[in-house]
Amino acid sequence: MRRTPVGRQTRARGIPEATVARLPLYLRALTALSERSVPTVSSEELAAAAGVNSAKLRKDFSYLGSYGTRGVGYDVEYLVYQISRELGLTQDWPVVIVGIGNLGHALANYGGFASRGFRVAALLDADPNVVGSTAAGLPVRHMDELESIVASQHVSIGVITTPPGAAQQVCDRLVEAGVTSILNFAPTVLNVPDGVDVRKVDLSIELQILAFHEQRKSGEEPEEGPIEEPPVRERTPGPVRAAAAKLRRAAGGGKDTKGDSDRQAVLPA
Amino acid sequence: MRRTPVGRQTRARGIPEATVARLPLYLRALTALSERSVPTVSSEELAAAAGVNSAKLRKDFSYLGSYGTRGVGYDVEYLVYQISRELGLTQDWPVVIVGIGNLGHALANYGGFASRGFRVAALLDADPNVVGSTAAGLPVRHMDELESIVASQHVSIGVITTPPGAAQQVCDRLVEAGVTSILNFAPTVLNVPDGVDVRKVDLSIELQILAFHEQRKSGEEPEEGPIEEPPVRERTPGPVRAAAAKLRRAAGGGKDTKGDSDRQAVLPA
DNA sequence: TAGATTGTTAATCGATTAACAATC
DNA sequence: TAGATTGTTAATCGATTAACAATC
Repeated sequence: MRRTPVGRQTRARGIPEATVARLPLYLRALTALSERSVPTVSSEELAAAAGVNSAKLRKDFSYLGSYGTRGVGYDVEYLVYQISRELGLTQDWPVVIVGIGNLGHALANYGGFASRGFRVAALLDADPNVVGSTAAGLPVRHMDELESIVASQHVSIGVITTPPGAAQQVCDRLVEAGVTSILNFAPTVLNVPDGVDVRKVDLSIELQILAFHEQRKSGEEPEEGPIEEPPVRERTPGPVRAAAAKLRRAAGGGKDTKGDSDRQAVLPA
Repeated sequence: MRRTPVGRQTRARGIPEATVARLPLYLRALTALSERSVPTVSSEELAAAAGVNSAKLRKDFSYLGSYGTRGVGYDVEYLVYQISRELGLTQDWPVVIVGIGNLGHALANYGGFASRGFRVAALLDADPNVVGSTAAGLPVRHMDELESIVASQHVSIGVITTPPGAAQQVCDRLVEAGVTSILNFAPTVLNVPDGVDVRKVDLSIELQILAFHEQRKSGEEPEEGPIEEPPVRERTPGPVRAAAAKLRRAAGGGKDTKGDSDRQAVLPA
């Protein structure tokens, strides 16, 4: 049990999640400056390059320590190093990618992957037709090798690019093998034990969020729908029949007059 | 100028962003229930399926309207429809994908893309060697056709899967052509005029966030680094030389003893 | 009617932002 | 010293959560 002194800020590792999520952005902007041999940068300039406002950036950096110089700005190289260290990028992170379809292929070839401390330890697939082929110069190996690879190469990060149906099963196996961080590209909610981190990247969700805002731009705002009494709402439908009533309403009412089959077309495969 | 009445909740279209971002999750879970012909679901069950807590789910739904039945739950079909409508998925959204490398290919083939109202209107690339090939059954067309395609097919959503160097330029052209929502996979901060929405998906950022948490698990917490006085901090370095001093410190001090060249290996390409 | 479950309230927590004293 | 810019404070805003009255 660790003490959590309060006196003169022995801060108990309290970097807010929102800040952590922005550190890679700052790092990227700083790296670009570093490559142009820019020696120092102000919070204002760096914030602009990272696409945030400068107050937020300074607040974020204040969680890391006092790495700036008043009146001058931040030393680019020094900050690159400090943020890299904070993010754990000064060490090497072997990762396995499971599911070598289109997306797995793309990831294996992704440049920003190999750089920044991440190293593809292995590509894995369950399909015998895929096993043995190569992607990004690496052989695709069979899932059966998962456990031995994770153990021998000390893999703690796994990337799942399988079809949704296989994702939970693959996840279980990764966790069982000792992986404690998972990046999930399959459109599935993964259940993991405590102590395992999951982040997900969901292409279709991002598009849906864009569609929501786009809809509001074209003046089309469905304003009324949810606000005025929902379609033909009958009163007192009886205890359980209420649900059935809604079902009928869904099929018939509403402003959208498309039939059911049309509506199905909108739904996921 | 729209009035914003306050009386009995004619809610001025105030769905919080955090809620919008979760609607696709609910929709996915509901769709799965719908396929299994489950007629109704409680907030507790649906929340579990979507991976959120039930209080949050009920609060989220309350922004859409009162679509549930006390004592019973929610009608699955009805909710699917309401959420689809709210997200704008009852209409068709043609999208263009620009940059048909590995990732562009993967996206063109992505199933969850074609479903849910999104339709690939065109695949575009600037490379003559790529133009003319096909991906996911569609021909790759030249960037020069961008403007005419956007106009004729009423494309309002663009997906950028180009190398980082080309992203801003492609973005400008998309915006100029009339696209008002952009999903950016290139690791670049895009500048767009007001009224244009940008969302980004950044593979390497997700991994970096995982690495941060992973580092903290292995007991390795860099606890001290930023807390105890940063390495060998000299006092009063003189007005501008302070930065140079830090540079020296960065190269020499710290607990990580790797040399500069080693550190470079961690940085992006 | 009794049991179940929603929709809403209110408390809490975390994130953002402007402003400015500290200090290079 | 004067000008610039950080690091921090405090106010504000938005999101989460538990609890429970309303009501099926």
